[in-house]
Amino acid sequence: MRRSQATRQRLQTVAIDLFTEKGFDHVTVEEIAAAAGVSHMTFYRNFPTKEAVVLDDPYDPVVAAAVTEQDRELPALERVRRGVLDAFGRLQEPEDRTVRQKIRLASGHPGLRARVWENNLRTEEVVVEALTATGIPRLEAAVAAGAVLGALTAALFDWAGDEVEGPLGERIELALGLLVSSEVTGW
Amino acid sequence: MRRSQATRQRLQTVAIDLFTEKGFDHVTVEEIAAAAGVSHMTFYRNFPTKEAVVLDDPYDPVVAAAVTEQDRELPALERVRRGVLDAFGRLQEPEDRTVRQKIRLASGHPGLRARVWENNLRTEEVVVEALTATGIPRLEAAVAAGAVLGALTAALFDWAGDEVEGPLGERIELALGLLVSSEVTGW
DNA sequence: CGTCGATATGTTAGTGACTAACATTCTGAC
DNA sequence: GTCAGAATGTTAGTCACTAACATATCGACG
Repeated sequence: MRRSQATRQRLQTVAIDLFTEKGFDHVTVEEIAAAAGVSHMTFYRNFPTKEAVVLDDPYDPVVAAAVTEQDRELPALERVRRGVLDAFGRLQEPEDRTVRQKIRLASGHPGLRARVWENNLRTEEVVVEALTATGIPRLEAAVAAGAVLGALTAALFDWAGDEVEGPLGERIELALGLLVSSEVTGW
Repeated sequence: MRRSQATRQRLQTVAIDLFTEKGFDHVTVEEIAAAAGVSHMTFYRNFPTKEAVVLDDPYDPVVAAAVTEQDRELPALERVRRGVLDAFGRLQEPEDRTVRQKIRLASGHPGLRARVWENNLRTEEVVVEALTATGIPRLEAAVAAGAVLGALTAALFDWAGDEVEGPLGERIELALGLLVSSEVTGW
């Protein structure tokens, strides 16, 4: 079981490098597996699809949990906003390079982009559940979750783009800060 | 060319019926083609992918155009909102049954749902372009487009669900109306 | 009518993602 | 050292999708 973790890590690193070099569509699973020294079946036992290698992120459940933990006196939007910030502060991944590579790949490929939204939708559902459980109307919860996650995704894609300076964490704080100010000014 | 239009229509009707009956994943393209009395190549000449049969909707470009036509004095959100309403009022499709079938299929299947978001993203981009061209800041434009399109999609999926009464148009007006009131009340 | 060019369709053969079933090796606990 | 279970490999298959080339259909035009 220790062994499989190493294999999984190797597969992911190799895959992302190949995708970055040759483009997602021009790398076969067979190729990835060979480069990692395993068969294609081992690839599929570690990742359900070729896309999953890029999209695998542990953020979603953590975000939902962090939102749940916020002060219940706060308005919905603010709870989601702080939850997201807490979550990212909590598991700040050290390897900025890989993260940026992944986000860049995802933002530049239609199929991958579509999956990102699919992931967002799932997070949104969990967040909405968490909010409505404390008495917030469903529509308000949905709008809050949608707005914050939308802004977050925009920030991620933006950060992955050409030479945006500064670490990811800062960028996220900035984007979510803008969300608040645009609310205050009545848009 | 008259002929191909009929073939395309037949393929779509047959496909959606089969999907509804057996589930998207349990219908092969070969099967659809056979049921429509053509070969699988004719299918792919009419639709780029299997998913496209369900997702094919002419709304996106029309929405962008309608937003462009709105009064430039209005705030961004209101322009997008009215644009969407105008667009749907303009090309109200008569065949409610097929529309509902399509939306229901899309909302109930992960891969299709992902594509819906992908479509939304494209519409969003065009709308944002239209708004920024009249001097609205990019972020504000993005938020307005994202919020309205998000609400619209939610309304569509909701309407497709179990026995929601009333026609689609009403449902959309209701959802977008809620968007305005939640803005006015400051959430 | 007959020819001809464009459009619509078919056939065949292939690639590549993904799955199922079964065989093999490897690792850790006893 | 043995043995169960985890990790991996092999093989064969399905299905979405593409390329290349062949055929058919239809409308104009002489």
